[in-house]
Amino acid sequence: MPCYCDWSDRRWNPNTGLCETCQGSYKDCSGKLGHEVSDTLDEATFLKEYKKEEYPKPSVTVDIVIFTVIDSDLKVLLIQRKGHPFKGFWAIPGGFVDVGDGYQKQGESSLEAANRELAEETGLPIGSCFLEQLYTFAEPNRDPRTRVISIAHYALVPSNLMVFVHAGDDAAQAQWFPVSELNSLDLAFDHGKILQMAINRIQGKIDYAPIAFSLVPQTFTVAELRAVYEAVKGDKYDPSNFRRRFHRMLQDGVILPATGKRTTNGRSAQVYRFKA
Amino acid sequence: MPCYCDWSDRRWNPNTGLCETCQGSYKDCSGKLGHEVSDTLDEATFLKEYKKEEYPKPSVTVDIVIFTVIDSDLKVLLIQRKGHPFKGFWAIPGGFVDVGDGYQKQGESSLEAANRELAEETGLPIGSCFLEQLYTFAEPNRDPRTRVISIAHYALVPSNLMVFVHAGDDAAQAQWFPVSELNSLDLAFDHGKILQMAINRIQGKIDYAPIAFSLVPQTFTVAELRAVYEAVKGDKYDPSNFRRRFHRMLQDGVILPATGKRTTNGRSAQVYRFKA
DNA sequence: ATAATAGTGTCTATTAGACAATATCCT
DNA sequence: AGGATATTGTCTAATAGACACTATTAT
Repeated sequence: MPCYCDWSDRRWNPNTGLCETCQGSYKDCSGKLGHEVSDTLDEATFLKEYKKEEYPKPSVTVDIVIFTVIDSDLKVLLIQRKGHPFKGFWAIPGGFVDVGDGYQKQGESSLEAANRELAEETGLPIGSCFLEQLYTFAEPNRDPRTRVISIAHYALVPSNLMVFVHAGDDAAQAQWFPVSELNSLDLAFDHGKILQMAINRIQGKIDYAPIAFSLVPQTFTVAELRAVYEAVKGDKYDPSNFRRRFHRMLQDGVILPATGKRTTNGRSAQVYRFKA
Repeated sequence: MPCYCDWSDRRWNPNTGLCETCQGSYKDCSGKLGHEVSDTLDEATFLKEYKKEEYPKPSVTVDIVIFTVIDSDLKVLLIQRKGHPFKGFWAIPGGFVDVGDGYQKQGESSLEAANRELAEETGLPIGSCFLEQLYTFAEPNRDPRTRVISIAHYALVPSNLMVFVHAGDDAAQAQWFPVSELNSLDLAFDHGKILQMAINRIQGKIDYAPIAFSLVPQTFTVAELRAVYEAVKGDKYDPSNFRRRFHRMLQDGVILPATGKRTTNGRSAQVYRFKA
């Protein structure tokens, strides 16, 4: 039986040759355009005899730019390198992608690797933060030791989870830096470029995607959300105009009123929550 | 002398340890935060004795979704696979990234690889088309043979260069498909996902970035540019409202009037060109 | 003359920026 | 009472969608 899934949703299982969602065989799919349908035995033989090519391969890592907002200030988590090269320089946390044996066992996806690394670095459980791929940095000589390709990601830690994050626990190994102070920092490898791209990305994306909600607690006030926008954009927003945008999101059902109020210095404020 | 470049622009040459733009040494940079400055000899020894780790590595390829607009229709270039797996299926063109020996010689960047592949596939000289990284697909088991990580790109071929593109030359090896017909096609690997993401990307990006100019000839009329927008978005634009947007770009200096007029069926139209 | 396309103008609704005014809370 | 913040409202400018209208060219 062929796969009837939408063309962009088909997901072939390489061991069975079946689509993972509908269990249709990819071999039954071909022929619509009159081309040759491959012989099953042929392909099985081919895969068995597939020669592990001898070409050099790169190491592949995931790097993560971890953002949070502390005291209305956008910050990133950096790690001081203990070893060479760039010993003593500050670096974005990262790690290798597990590729299994590279053949029968193919290991984890890059997103899984990034999730693992993010959890290790922050101490937060997997899935508690927004995490997304940013860009892949694949210039030669990024690392003097060997060819390393880095799939860079960025993560957003909500401010209320910060109390659980163990950054700075073990004597300045990891530390939060305000993005405004990054220019006075010596960054390892091409991590300056990666950081700049990550900052540009969230500054652009906050205008059309609901990423700000990943930086505030589950419930938040208008002013708290505005503080996140101001921290990310590095600019001031008119409170009343921002409220109007907020109110539109409320009308559109993007935001829902929550029970309770919050008071800081002046009048107490209504609390809201992000829907789904 | 330390490097005085902007933090996000620093580019360390791994052989010399110098910043490529200002020739400042990265070793003179450290210490601003009071951390240990690494001994030069120490690091040289370290790099020499650096052990080539034995962990399995993935193969890394670049894939390119090549777009063009033919007869007001958005099309992508696909290749029919000759060998297993997915023999006879249609696939996005791609190739391996040259990583040199992986150590002293680290080969080419992924963008260089993509440029090379794009030139091979279209027959156009390098640099004649817009080319940008899209997303890196790194799920395990994407390829049943071995762990392959694909750095996907997308390219935009201007319609006037289409006459030089040798797609379909050698008996349906390569062929342009309208994006509206992709759902009736059997696509290899996860190339359906890649295509869908590429389409989403250009549909979103055309609203805030000048990518449409990469799909028209150097000089174009308002209607020609509108046809590109309509092809990409798959929707109709009101000619007079589109003209207003066009006029604003003219006022902002994004577009400049060019000499000459172009006539098709009715009144002849003014010709413009994109600035830089 | 007519069909077809290029180009202009108008009305309305939505949205953003600037800013005044009122409401509520804490000390 | 007074400082601070929340909340509402108003005026203006920019932009987009719908649509009527005029201009120019080929046949």
